[in-house]
Amino acid sequence: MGRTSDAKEKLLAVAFDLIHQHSHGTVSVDQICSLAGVNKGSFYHFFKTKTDLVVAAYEEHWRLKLADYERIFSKANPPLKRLELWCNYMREVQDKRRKKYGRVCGCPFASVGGELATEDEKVRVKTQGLIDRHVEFLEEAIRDAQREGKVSAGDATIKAQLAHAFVIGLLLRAKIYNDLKILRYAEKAIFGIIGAVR
Amino acid sequence: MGRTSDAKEKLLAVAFDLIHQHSHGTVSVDQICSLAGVNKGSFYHFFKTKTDLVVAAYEEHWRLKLADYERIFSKANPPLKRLELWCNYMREVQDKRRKKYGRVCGCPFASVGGELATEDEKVRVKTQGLIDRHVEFLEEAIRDAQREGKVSAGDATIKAQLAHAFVIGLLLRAKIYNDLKILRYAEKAIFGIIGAVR
DNA sequence: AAATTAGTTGACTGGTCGGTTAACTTGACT
DNA sequence: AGTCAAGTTAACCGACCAGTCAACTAATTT
Repeated sequence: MGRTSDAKEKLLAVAFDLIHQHSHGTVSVDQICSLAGVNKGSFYHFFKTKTDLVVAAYEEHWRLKLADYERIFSKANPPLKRLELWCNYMREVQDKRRKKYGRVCGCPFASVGGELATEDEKVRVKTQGLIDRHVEFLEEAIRDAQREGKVSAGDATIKAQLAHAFVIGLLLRAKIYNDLKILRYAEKAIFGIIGAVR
Repeated sequence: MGRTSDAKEKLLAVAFDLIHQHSHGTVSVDQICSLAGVNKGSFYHFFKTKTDLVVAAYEEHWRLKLADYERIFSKANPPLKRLELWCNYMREVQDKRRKKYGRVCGCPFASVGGELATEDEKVRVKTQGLIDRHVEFLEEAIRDAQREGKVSAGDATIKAQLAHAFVIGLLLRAKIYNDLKILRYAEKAIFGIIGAVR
């Protein structure tokens, strides 16, 4: 009942885009509203606070990416192949975004998490949860690789966390240097971190 | 001539502390001034803009840390030992800061760089330069290790960049999770990345 | 067609932002 | 002792911030 609207979806998409491209601190609710073509009153009809919008926008972004992850990390692919596909996917996504935004913007989750981890507990917890879901895909691949003898023994959870930390470090470096070249070495270095023996 | 003052030094120290603990976007010039016990007019007597203060504060912080780096990366230490000392140093520094600030705050350079890379070119360039100076120490250690056959052949510059990216990724993860445990694995993973053969 | 519900509008609030100004004080040097 | 550069003080600025509100409109249910 009542009238329907796509304002909420527009706000989620614009918020993600603007904050990823700039930063949480430099993007205002007014900017988000005006780019989304939505009045401020409507914004606060859908979201209690700016934080609520941010949390929802990043959750929604992950939801949209999930299908890609399920395809890449499908059990149909050999485990080390999944990691290779993931590295290629990451580079493609970054390259697309570089063209869209005019510069390298790094990992959206890690960016907002790093900016607000000490300031906004809701955002920190959400970022942590989203990273956990990323890491689970890596962990499964590593565990499967170990079963095949393609990765050395050792705690697969830790290996996955280290591999993921490495990637967000690479993406942060790429953002600061505004240069994606370093990503070329991601795959080989990840194999070094997890102890791949191929 | 004219009167002397330690206001500038106080502002540099307070700015670094506050921004590292919180973020650039959530720390105001007013806050920095009041914690430093300096009037706003004096602030703008010493610094043209907030950006200038930030750049100067991070340069000063690196200047203060330089002696530690020169000791750790001294040619007197075997090259792989330098990396081990560096990892221990990093954990000690992080542990001290966790006690001082009440939480894990990660790498100050990467934090401010990641927050402002897309927004403030002066800060981006400064962060990049400071990271370069870090990486140079790693690169020399890796090159020396290669000469001794302790690290596999391959571009030492790239290896150093990858190792450093890994560490800022670890520190970002530690910040988001507010947990330093992951740093326990830094050394071994770095050796995996650079191809140490000890 | 009336009632209900969902969404819209845009003006408004109080506070904070980075930055400015001009008068004033201090201390090192001649 | 007097000069003047260097540093201090606090009031002040317009812009912008996140968030509020009450009147309004439109679709759906009954």
